[in-house]
Amino acid sequence: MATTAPVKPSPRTDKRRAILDAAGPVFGESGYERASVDAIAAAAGVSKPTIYSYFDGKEGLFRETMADIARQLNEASYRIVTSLDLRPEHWRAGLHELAMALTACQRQGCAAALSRLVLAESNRDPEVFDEVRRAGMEPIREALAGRLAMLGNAGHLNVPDPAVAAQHFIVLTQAHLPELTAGGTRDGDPAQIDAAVRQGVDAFLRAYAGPTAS
Amino acid sequence: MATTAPVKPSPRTDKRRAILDAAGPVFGESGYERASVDAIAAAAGVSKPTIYSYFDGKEGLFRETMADIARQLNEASYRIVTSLDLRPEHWRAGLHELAMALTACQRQGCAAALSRLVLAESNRDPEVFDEVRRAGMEPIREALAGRLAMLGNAGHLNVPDPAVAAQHFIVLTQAHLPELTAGGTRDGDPAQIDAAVRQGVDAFLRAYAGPTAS
Amino acid sequence: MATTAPVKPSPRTDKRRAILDAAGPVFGESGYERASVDAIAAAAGVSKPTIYSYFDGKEGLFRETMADIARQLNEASYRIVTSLDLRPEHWRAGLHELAMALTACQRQGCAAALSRLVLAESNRDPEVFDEVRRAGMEPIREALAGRLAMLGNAGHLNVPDPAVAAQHFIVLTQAHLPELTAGGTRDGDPAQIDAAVRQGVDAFLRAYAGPTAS
Amino acid sequence: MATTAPVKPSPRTDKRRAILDAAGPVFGESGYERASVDAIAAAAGVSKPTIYSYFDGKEGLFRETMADIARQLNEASYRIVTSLDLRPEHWRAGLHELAMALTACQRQGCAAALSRLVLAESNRDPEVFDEVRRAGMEPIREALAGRLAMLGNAGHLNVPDPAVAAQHFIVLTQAHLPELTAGGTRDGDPAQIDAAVRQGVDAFLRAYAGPTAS
DNA sequence: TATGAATGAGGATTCATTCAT
DNA sequence: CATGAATGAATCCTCATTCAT
Repeated sequence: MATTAPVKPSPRTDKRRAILDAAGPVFGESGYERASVDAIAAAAGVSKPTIYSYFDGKEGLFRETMADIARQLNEASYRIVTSLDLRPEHWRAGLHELAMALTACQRQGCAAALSRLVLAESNRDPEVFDEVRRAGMEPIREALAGRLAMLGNAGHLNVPDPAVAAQHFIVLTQAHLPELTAGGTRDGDPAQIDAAVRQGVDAFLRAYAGPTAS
Repeated sequence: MATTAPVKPSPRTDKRRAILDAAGPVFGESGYERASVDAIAAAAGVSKPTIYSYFDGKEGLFRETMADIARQLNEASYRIVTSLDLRPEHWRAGLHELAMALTACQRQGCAAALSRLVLAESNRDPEVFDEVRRAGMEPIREALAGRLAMLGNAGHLNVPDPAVAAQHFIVLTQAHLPELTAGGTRDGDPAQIDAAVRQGVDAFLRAYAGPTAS
Repeated sequence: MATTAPVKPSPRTDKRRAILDAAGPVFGESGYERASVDAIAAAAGVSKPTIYSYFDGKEGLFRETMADIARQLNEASYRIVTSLDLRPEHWRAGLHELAMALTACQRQGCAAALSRLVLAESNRDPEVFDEVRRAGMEPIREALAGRLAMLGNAGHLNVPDPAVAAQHFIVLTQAHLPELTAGGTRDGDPAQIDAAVRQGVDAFLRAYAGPTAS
Repeated sequence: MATTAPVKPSPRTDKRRAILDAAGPVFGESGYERASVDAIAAAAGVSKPTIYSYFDGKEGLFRETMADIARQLNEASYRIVTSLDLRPEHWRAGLHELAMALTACQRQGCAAALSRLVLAESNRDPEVFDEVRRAGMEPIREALAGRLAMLGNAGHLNVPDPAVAAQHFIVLTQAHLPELTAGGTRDGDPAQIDAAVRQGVDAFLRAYAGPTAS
């Protein structure tokens, strides 16, 4: 557990980061096929062969770019989920805040385009779909499931299957997101999004905070 | 002289249908960019210029193909929703059946690829996204909202906002669908899907069949 | 020599005329290659195969269209040249009028585009170039040469070679035409054109009305 | 280290020259529309994308090719005009030589096709017409006008408007050129061309070497 | 190592031309 | 006879990818 984390920035790492940071928006704007390696190279301020020396072709660049965005999204989401306030008087408000924060997290930066891009290429390249799901989505759901289980153990919620409950929480709180943001293409009205998220949390609470729960 | 077809099949209509029927799977398999007009022409058994005489370029063909699939999906789904059995002893089982049928409907033919394709191109061509949503998704949700409202009026459900309830029903029953079908690219295990749908309906009922509901 | 001339308009002749009248402007606007048979058919109000039944492909249509325009231009020009007033007190003014009229004639209708089109295709299809020159340009020059010879016989001009003199008259009076009309593409300023024509006639008179001429 | 080339030949400049040199004949032979970029690439010994990297599409290649030919024609013509011998005993013969040389210049290489090509595309692309005229034709006429004015100042010619006289000189000496060379498509009989040029100069001299001129 | 230069492959689109009605 | 429908061929252009510097 020594040097896995923040390696000191070598020039090699810097260029790699610059390319990844440039590729995200370009892929997000144009999609995989329409995004040209030229455009990404120009946006990153490097030349095309440099990209080929860092990544395994366009496909490899795409996969690593998506994985990178997923990882960032995952980190942010993870912090949100694990900081849920479990105390009796706070967990309800905490769930609302969690839902709001998760939604905001999904909508910022290239994260909004992530699912769109990955889904679009899921047929041609199922691996990237699985990997993003495995590295980006499932850990969050697992963490959320754990927190919901804690709320169940505390008698606040009735969660026979925490994984299912977590998924239900996510889809309910994001039920109207595609519609309100045009599939992640536009920003959408914050007020409407807030309201929709709140309705989702309410529905979740009605479904999972049984009459015996406090 | 029978009345099988509401419109008399002209050769013009036939070719058009053949092209649309061929374009759906090709687009679904390859996506918009990778799908070549050549491949669609070959699959339809016509020549490339014929396609250009029937449709307004590749983009026009894509839009009309998506709209066509959405229309078919809409019709089938509409029949399912409107045939919900509202009688006191049947409506619970009816909702389960409805969810199952809707899910099956979403997964058959090119419908599975519809949302993936439309979402993938939503940034480049927002119109197709809106049109498919307007013509294919919203009517179903409206119809479902109407049915849920009837169940509310009958005292079975507690639905202050039927449109929201309908959306919640849909996302809950399809919460695990992307995961189980790899984003619509694979068929998925029917048993797992059935179970997931059932869990979704159960959660919906817990959320919307209040204690006062019978 | 009975029925060579204006045949009574049969429907066949009418359609032929309609096609020729439609083809002229389309060719003139787009050039031979860019002009599509579709556009000509649409402008003529007939269908494409009809054109192929009246003419020998696009090439044949082009040749006959050019020949037709040349014939019209020739007729009008011929009338102008042969109506030159040869009387002692009038011939100088007559030459000016002739030059003006010829220039106006070259600039009206599709005639302005004729030489441009024919010259453009002269390499690919030398026949059309020769034919237009033979049927449209040479007769006029011959007629003009004849008139100049008459003026020579009358002692007004000094024309050892009337054919050369006629050509010199033409090029002098039209010396600035391509420049002023952007190669026949635009109309040009009438005042400038008039002045240029007058300067050309004056130069011609200085060159061919020797000191012995009256 | 010799000074053969004013600019040091970089590989970039070489390829550019090769493409321009190849494009001239191909455009001249086939015209703008029929000339395929493939053919030009093959003639230049480069691949198609290379052309697109050096020029802005087919249109850009055409414009630059025409401008290049015009520049070459202009340079050669300019040298001819400025080397006119103005001495009293030589200027008449000098004008004949100048006319001969200018005519020869117009007929060699791709210059013969230049006006035909540019005129053919003048309607679709007026800019190329104007540019060639501005960069290729007008400077020559201006230089010639200057020389004629000098002859006027020396009392040899009577040139109230040198620009007009220059244009008259050009059109008179080239009056029969289109006819004799089939619009620049064929070489034509040198003897006939010589005779026609001489007749043109003679006519010019009659028109502009007034009785007072020596 | 990083890059400017070059290419082979492939795609959308248009058009002149010909059948079946 | 005139037409709607269909097609084979050919064109422009773009892109991912690889060398020579």
